[in-house]
Amino acid sequence: MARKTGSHSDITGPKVREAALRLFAEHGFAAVSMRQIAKEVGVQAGALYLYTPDKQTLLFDLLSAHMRDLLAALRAMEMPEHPVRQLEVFARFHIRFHMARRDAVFISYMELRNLTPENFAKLDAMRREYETALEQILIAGQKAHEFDVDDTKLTTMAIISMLNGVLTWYRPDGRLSLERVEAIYSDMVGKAVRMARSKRKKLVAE
Amino acid sequence: MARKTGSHSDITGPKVREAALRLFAEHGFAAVSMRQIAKEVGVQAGALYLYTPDKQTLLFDLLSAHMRDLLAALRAMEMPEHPVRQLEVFARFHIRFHMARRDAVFISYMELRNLTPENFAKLDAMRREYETALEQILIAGQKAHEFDVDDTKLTTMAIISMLNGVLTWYRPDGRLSLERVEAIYSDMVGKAVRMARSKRKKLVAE
DNA sequence: ACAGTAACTGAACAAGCGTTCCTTTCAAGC
DNA sequence: GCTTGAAAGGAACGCTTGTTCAGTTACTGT
Repeated sequence: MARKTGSHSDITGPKVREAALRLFAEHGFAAVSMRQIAKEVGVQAGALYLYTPDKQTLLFDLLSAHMRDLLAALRAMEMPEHPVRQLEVFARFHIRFHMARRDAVFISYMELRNLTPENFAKLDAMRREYETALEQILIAGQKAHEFDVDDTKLTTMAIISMLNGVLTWYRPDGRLSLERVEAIYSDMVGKAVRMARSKRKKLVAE
Repeated sequence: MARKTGSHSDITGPKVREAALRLFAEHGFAAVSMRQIAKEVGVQAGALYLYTPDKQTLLFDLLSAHMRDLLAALRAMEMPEHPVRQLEVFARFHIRFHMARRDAVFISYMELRNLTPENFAKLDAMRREYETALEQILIAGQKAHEFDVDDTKLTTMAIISMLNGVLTWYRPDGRLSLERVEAIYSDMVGKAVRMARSKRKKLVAE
């Protein structure tokens, strides 16, 4: 039997990507076989090759779609004027967006080594674009004497790793609401980079 | 030909673990075959089973040895009295220790899912012990009105993720020395948790 | 009603997997 | 110098892997 009623490319295609995303996140790219993905979709392994040229491209497509969405969401966000507020908005955005896509984020950090150099380079460029957006906030705050940061690049990385940490431990049914976690984190990030009030007064006086 | 001159269990054993550690970190546990490890060691695949009952146990042994070393080093470290200083010492220790063992750390965060539930539980207990050491510093600082932390558990996780971030981007031949990175990070961590001076004065006055 | 084609099956391919086992080699102890 | 046993070789085991492909089915447009 082939071609079940109501099954189309429009349906199976997304199902393949969803199944692959979930399985890759759960077991790792190398540990998941095409037959496992096919079983999850309800199809034979050979049929998957109607939707991807090979396993590695399937991984790349998942990751690049994720990064594309991330950058689009970032650009669509309206930013306040004040760097201090910008940083808070960014922190909250980062946590919220990534929490809703845990699987994709997980894979993004674990399976980059399974990509060809060219595919890796493409994703890496997108990642850097995202990080640069944060760094620009830090630079602006630095200029406005609001932030006191030793090294904007290093601080950018530090903030992102800290925010990403939420993904590894947060459980929706846990002790804290996501709203509260967002608040605590954006507060901590703010304190970590903000200039001491005494120092700012001194600078402004000059 | 078997048993080359000067090759013994004392030599091959460590070589197996070193090769496995490096390859697992580079390609992932599932993607590395016993034959690859054997080739790296300069031995046939079957010989590996003189040093490990199976592949999964090899992984667990690497990870538990790493955690054992980490906890031992933590206990051996002499801690200053003041929580603010303790936090700085901890941050610096964490960066330094983990930077020297990037491969093991990498695997520790990526390959836990490849362990049996029992083996996972053992490592998880050791990890929690390490995290608790940091949390105790935060609690002590909180009591002494030195720190102003919303939630010690959450903050513990946030600090550790932030520190771990160093491993993903730091390059020894890069722009910054490890000493300087340690300094900046421990400073940022301090600022993120320390109580504002004005607030502390108010509390002490009461 | 019929042709065309998109969607899928199911079998096959060579290659590689973890692991076992018997054999061979060599160093140390007597 | 001979025996013993540790250390390793090398072949073999049954299975799984990613991928291909000829054949089959069910839907669509006419």
